[in-house]
Amino acid sequence: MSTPEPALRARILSTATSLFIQHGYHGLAMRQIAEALHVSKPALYYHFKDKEELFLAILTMYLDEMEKAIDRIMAEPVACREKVRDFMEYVLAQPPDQRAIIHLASQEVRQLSDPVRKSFGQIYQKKFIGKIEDILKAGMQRGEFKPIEPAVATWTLLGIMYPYFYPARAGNGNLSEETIRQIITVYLDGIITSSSKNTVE
Amino acid sequence: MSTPEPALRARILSTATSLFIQHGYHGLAMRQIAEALHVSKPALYYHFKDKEELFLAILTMYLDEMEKAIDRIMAEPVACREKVRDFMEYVLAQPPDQRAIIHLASQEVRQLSDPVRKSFGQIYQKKFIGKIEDILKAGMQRGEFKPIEPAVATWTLLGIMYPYFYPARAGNGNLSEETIRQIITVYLDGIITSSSKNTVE
DNA sequence: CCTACCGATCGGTAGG
DNA sequence: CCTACCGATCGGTAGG
Repeated sequence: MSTPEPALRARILSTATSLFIQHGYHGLAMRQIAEALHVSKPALYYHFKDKEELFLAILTMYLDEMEKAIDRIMAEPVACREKVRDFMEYVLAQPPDQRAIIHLASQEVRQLSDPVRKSFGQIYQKKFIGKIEDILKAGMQRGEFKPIEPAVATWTLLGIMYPYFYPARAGNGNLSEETIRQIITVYLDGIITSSSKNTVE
Repeated sequence: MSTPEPALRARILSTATSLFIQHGYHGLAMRQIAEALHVSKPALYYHFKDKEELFLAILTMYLDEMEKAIDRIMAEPVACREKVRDFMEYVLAQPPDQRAIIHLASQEVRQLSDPVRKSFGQIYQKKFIGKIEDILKAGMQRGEFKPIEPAVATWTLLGIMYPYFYPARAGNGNLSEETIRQIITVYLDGIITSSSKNTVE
């Protein structure tokens, strides 16, 4: 009896991801994860030291994927504007649960203990935020983008996609190509029509 | 002894707002609120039926202020583009704790009980989201804004400000006029330079 | 016998 | 990797 199940770790990560997305960090009990998997609570603690470590494993795993995608996009021999487009398309075309992990990472980090939060924050900055900012800064230097504060350029870029990182809002399933195109257009070109622009200021 | 304190209700609301912003709904215990105010926990329950009602009172109070501001902006005899500008300026120029309530309202609503969440969601839609969408739709009809899905126009507008709704990120104190101007510019005109636009597609 | 509260503790549940 | 539990703390309420 008590046969170890190596695949259980992966199943825990997968199920816990969905559940954390639905309920948030404090809104989800370890017991709920155990019940959803039909395993005991101690089975969870066999694979993960505590709730924090399980949560962090989810975020770290996703962050590593994201870093690879960004590095690939940064290496493309195209204009910065195209890199931003590719990045936004990559993120928005992901399945809802994947997008929701970004939401999770940025929202529930507050609930973690101080040292864990700080170390994750640094990795998050290095593997994700910093690289986006680098692309935007390069675009400004090349005259492709307006010369604004790099931090503002970065946070408005991420912010514009934020509503689509939520789990289960109306129309937050898989996004249509047209919707993705429109979101990208707002960031790159703004919502004002070009004809309207000439009539003012 | 046991003198009633009518002002206590307002003090609870004020203190609980800051604490909910810092810790989230489940991250904050009623006891913490009581301790911060140097009153007993039952004193809290005298003024509010339960934690949910207290939380809801905070959100509702803010939502009513927001509705007034939006109605005032909608009534201005100016172009829709100027209304959007005024709305964004109004929101972004608020003190950090006020902005953070929007964050609270959209993030922690999940933690509420089903009936409460549904009824609040309707009010939120009616007093806030729906009115923003109306301004944007009117702008599209007048040819000021690009003809995109109204929901996309609305969520990208709110999304672009989202990073500035967080409590205590670096540089999320009072925003400078220049920063506010840049954020508004990204939404209205996009990040791409006009000169760069002509060189592609 | 009301109000506006307090000290103490309730039944349940959190992480471990 | 299960059953059986723990110290503590949660939201909420008793009597006075």
